[in-house]
Amino acid sequence: MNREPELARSKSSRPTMRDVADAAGVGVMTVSRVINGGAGVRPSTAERVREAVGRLGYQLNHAASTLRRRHHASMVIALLVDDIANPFYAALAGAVEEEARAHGFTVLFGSTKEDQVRERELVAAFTARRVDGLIAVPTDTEPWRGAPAGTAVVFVDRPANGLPVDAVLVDGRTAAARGVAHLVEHGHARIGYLGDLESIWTARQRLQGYRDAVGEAFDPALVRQGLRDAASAEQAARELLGSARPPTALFAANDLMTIGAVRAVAACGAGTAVVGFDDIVLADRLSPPLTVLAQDPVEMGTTAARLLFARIDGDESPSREVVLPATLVVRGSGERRPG
Amino acid sequence: MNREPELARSKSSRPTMRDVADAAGVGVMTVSRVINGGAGVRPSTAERVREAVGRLGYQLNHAASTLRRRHHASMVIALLVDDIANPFYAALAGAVEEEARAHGFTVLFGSTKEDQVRERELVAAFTARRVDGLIAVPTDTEPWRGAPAGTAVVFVDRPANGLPVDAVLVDGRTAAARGVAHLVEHGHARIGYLGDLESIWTARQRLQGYRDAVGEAFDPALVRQGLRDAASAEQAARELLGSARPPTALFAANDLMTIGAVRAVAACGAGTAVVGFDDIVLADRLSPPLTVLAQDPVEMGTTAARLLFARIDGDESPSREVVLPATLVVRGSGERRPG
DNA sequence: CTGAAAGCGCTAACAA
DNA sequence: TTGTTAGCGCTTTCAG
Repeated sequence: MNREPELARSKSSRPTMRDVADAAGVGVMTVSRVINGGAGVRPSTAERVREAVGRLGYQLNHAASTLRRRHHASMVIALLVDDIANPFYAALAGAVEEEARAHGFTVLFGSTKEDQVRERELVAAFTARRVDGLIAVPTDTEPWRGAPAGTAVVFVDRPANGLPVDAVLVDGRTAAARGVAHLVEHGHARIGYLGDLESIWTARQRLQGYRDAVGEAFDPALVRQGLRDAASAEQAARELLGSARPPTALFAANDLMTIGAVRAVAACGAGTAVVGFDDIVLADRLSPPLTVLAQDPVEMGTTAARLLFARIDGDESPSREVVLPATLVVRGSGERRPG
Repeated sequence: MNREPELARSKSSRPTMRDVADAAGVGVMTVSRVINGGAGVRPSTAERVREAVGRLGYQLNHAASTLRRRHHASMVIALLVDDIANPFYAALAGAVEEEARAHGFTVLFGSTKEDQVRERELVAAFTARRVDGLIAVPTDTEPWRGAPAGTAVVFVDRPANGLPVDAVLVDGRTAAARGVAHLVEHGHARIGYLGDLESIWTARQRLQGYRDAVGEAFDPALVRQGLRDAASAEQAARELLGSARPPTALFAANDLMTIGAVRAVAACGAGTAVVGFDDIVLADRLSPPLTVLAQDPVEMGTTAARLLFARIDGDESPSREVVLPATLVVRGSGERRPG
């Protein structure tokens, strides 16, 4: 009959500082000092502690450490995007991660899928975890009113709308107008529009830019909104191209719309011109090569992260808005002429 | 001279349960009960507490809560990939997030960039934060020996190599061999190979598959490895195509290599056949459409997450290895004949 | 240079 | 139904 001696604490829970202290024959404070840099500890003592740490496989409990600390910083930021699986947001996430890493921070992420309930849940989860900062592509400013008080927040891709929050934006209205004007200059009078949910600020901006550029020629029959993926965009484009008076050009307001437009044109709209917002890998190798208004997600992510860390580091200046450019990249699909 | 009364705690630190309890005229335990579902609290009392919570903007400190709980679960998992900005890993991340969300978990992420030091730092950071689980594309099994003891771990895309860890894999050797054989069947005898770092397991597997398929015809002069991005892959492909005895086909071992191959073929290798590993958006609209061996990153992510949550939920069965298929998608570029 | 005591914000186990 | 006491793992404070 084995009495299983001293199995009490070694059983399954991880070693604590107390365990390390006992193993090294010192007090917990000494262990704490060694773990946190070892200043003011005799080298030989520190060595004994480190040996015990290694032997027991001890790892600091960051939550406990944080709890007792002065201005308990969690050294975690969170990133909230529409959908992390979308390459545009993935590129932005990569840039944010790099910047966070440079500051010694870890990154949490979440995808809202443009669902406000989901966004609220995620913000609550992040806040409960006491993230030091939050970079978000907000579905709306509503879920943000007061909610994360005490947490630094920076918006990307969408404006703060009066909230005292920094924002990194692109002037999508001007950019879209430029892209559509480009089509007009190439002789197009009937230009179809494929856009995302009207609830999304960027979608509204881009549609506004489209209207600015087409002016009098605006025809609601050519506008399709509320498209959430490439398949529905393709379907909408096919309908447009198959109508009695089809457009001679298509303006696609984001990557997903562009993919749908390219597919529809290939299937049933030979010769239709296309200009897309954002950019796609190998867009220059399509036939014809794709003309786009390219935003720079890496620049957007880096800028947002820099603003956030400035706030975390104590910047208390009034909230700022940084506007980044979108570039018209002329490749071919937007220079096709009608007929 | 304002004496600034009772500014002590309201100054900047966030309200605690004590504050809420005082405001509602109850004990902290009652607040705790209400926050955690409110079972066993008189509705009228609960209502008063909720009112105070709303008024003070109280938010649970998850770290403190976790610290005191039974099997203190953090309800956080971490995802470690090569590079989150890579659409393949972004898609995988999206799938992992969905699964995590279904289980009420939040997700931390990090990119190793195939750097073992960085990987070790990230694993340490995640472990210190006491994540309940870790899904990783490991650069190597070495940083994982014993390190995250007590944390559930699942590998994706690369094997556990003897470590008692679940793994979700694709048989890249067989798949690559099938793709290269496809080229051989279409008359190619000289097939160039573009591959990533030899240190990466999948890269070695795919090269092995290439060797299996070319057999006697293997020529080291046609093999380029250690390529880390599309630009270097394009450069390598251009060199291959510009050599004295250029290959008539190119096998690209991942998306980045494929992009480089397509560019190089367009620039200086008209007619060269191409088969790529993984898949690219609009690959079917390139000229010629791209023939690929497609893996399913969403399926990989979902499977890995399911395995992880099974472990977190207490599954103690021996570690498993799940092998997912790669599909040959015939579109055109791989069916070009030499010459 | 080192350790003991107190307590961060919260919940488990009890008592009322 | 509610409150009290203890203590999670750690760092602060202060005494040796």
